Amino acid sequence: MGVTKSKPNQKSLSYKIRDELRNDILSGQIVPGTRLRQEALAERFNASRIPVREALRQLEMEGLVKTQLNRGAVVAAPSIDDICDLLDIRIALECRAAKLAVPKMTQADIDHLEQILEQYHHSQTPGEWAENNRLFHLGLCEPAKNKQLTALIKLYCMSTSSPYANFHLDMTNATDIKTVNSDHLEILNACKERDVNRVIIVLEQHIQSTKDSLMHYQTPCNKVTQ
Amino acid sequence: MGVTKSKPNQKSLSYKIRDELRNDILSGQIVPGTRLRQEALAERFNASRIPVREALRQLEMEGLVKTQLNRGAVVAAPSIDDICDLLDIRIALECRAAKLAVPKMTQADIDHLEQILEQYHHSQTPGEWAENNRLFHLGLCEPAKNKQLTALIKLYCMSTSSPYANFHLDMTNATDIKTVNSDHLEILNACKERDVNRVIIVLEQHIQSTKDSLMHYQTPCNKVTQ
DNA sequence: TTTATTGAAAATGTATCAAGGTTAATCATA
DNA sequence: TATGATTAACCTTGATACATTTTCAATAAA
Repeated sequence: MGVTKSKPNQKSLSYKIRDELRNDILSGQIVPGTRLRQEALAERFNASRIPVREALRQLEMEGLVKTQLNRGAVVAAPSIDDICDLLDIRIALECRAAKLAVPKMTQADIDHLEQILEQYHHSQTPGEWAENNRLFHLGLCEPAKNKQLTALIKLYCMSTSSPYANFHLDMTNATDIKTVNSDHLEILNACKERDVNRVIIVLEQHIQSTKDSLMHYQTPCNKVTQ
Repeated sequence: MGVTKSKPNQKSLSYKIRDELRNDILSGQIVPGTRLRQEALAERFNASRIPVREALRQLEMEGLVKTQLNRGAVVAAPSIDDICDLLDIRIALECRAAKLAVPKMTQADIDHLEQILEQYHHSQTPGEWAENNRLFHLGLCEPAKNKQLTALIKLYCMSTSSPYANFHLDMTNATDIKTVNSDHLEILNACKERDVNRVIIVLEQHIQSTKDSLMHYQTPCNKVTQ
């Protein structure tokens, strides 16, 4: 009778530390270049150094943290070129996912996307904008039902559209919200018509335009923090 | 006067353990499903459990190891569907990389690819075949000069064309070496002519054909090795 | 045969220690 | 004042020992 598996989705300490740290990095609360000292983190999370070190290794694999031997971990400070490279990865992953997803989309998937665009329309803060943008791109790719692909897209969506990625520059200028919105609308319409090719073309141009904007901002803002 | 930075490219113990373990997993020396006990690994590498645990976390992020709370780490046992999902990721990444790479290819890059095909032609063992296959796909993508993209491709090339991925089935049957060779030749010729579209089309079909072969082998071999 | 019980094995995490390498501050020198 | 060497504090890396908890497998009971 006793429920033996009472806590199936329990998480290891290193996951909790990793997730909280990732959130702090992406939200900009811990700025790029910041040193991440094991002792300090251990104290903050009321943990020993072992789970802290595991969390740092995981964040290193995600690219959010850089480590050097005997010099420890530092929040990664991606250059504009690095962000552009990440955006190319996003183009690769999201276009493939969309290609697989569009034919599989249910009415519920379409409705979901429509709802996100509605929320996007009413967004006020950059935070809301970024979150709804992320949700739209995810909603577009998730019907492909490729979990590993979705996980990668989730990671790269976050790290390219968060305050973390826009540390050097004023992203509100770099991206025109109106254009983004009309792009999303065009993608959604193409989804409704099951026009895979148009979805892909617009999606690629959509992300490419962010790359182009970044390139323009490359010259003026070359100040490296730290 | 002394050279202060005498060892710039020295590696942490966890990296060495990770790399050696990864090699063992991909080469099939440690088969999927095998439990990876911390103590045993620590003993094998003459290390303590700390770097072992870090190595396992890194391999977990790469997808080669699965962990469950209080149950430890196990070599991942990807299903055929999982491998197909990985191959879709490869199509995404490699086609994008090729699109960026072809216009940037130097004569040296072309020569390098030609040389790999030559070696491929003379390969005898499945190991040589796999290695040259990997080198060709990497050589095709590297001129894109996107380090993060190349790193991802390297990872997924390895994990989909190694004995690890072909654990359930007899891959020598699933993939026709001759077809692979002619595909590669066609891709190389398209590169020479700077015909990006043809490169992409053939490359996608080339990887897709592996997916198709896998699908055929899905029914007969459903034996899960714990 | 099924269900409990129980004990060994293993994972998770803490605390402490030692041996290096880095970093920064101090001090001496040109 | 600037430059360069020395030193000391700090931090990382790693080892070791220990406690707690969960799994897992073998045994005993219904």
